[in-house]
Amino acid sequence: MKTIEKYLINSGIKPSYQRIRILSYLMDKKNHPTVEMIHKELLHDIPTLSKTTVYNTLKQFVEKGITQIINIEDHKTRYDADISTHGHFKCLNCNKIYDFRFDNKSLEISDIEDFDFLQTHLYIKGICKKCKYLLNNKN
Amino acid sequence: MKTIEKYLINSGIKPSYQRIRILSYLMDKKNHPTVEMIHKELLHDIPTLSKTTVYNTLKQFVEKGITQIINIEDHKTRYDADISTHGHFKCLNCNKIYDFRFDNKSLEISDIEDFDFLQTHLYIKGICKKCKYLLNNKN
DNA sequence: TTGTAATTTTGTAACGATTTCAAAATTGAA
DNA sequence: TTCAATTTTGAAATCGTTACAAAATTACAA
Repeated sequence: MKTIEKYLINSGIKPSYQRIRILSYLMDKKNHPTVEMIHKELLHDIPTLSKTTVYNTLKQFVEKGITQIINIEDHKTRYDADISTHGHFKCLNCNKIYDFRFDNKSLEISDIEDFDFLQTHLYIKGICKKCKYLLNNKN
Repeated sequence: MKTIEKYLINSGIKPSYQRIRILSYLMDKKNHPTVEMIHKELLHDIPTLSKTTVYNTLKQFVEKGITQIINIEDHKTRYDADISTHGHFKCLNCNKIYDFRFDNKSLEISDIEDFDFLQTHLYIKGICKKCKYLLNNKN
């Protein structure tokens, strides 16, 4: 049995063909896709794949804790199978989303000392290195 | 002329009645409202107020940099007239959104060293102090 | 292997937040 | 006061997402 099937079973999810393919897509591409992107891409291989299945599957992945939601865009949800604590940078020029690491421990927070933290989401927007270079040299 | 009118003019926005009222609402309540909340509330005083006006106005406020978008919810946009760098905590029990301060300087970030940072959004989700207390004592 | 129940997938319709757009109302300058 | 420019309004359209019931698939007992 493939690793990914074991991973699904260990997470309490029956490894149906669609679920395996959707999780594989997330893990291989690491591109923080929208539902639209996943559906469009997998439709090439699974012509009957319904968008509802993609929604249901991702919802289940999030509930079981093997996928996290990224709300860096204004109106559409993106998904990430990397559930480790890390940040997301969105380039406002090329719209690419980059992963980055940050030290959660060093984060100095005031005002909410006695609160229980369950999830930390850090989103930074700006201009990525590539675009910075391109923009500087296009005169 | 009122301070808020001056503030709008200085930001390049003509201080119409609706704009003044919407900005006042944001500044007075500090409650990170949705469009729905602003519209519903102001409708008491301005019965003709259209939801489109609220949308248009907030879009303009964001473009002119006097309001920031908060994407801590999955599907609806919240707005904040406090444009200083600060974080938002959402209690998963009572759904209240709290402001908190954090030290941007102390944040240790890797992998995106040469990127230009324009906006930093820090969202933490968990259980607030009040709910923690209530949940612990309800047996 | 067959029959049946449970689960999963599918497609359509509905929903809610947001945007588009043109008409109506208001404002500002001549 | 007049006319053009700006702002507001409300209806329709759009887009992402959810609800739901039927169809397909899977699991399992007989």
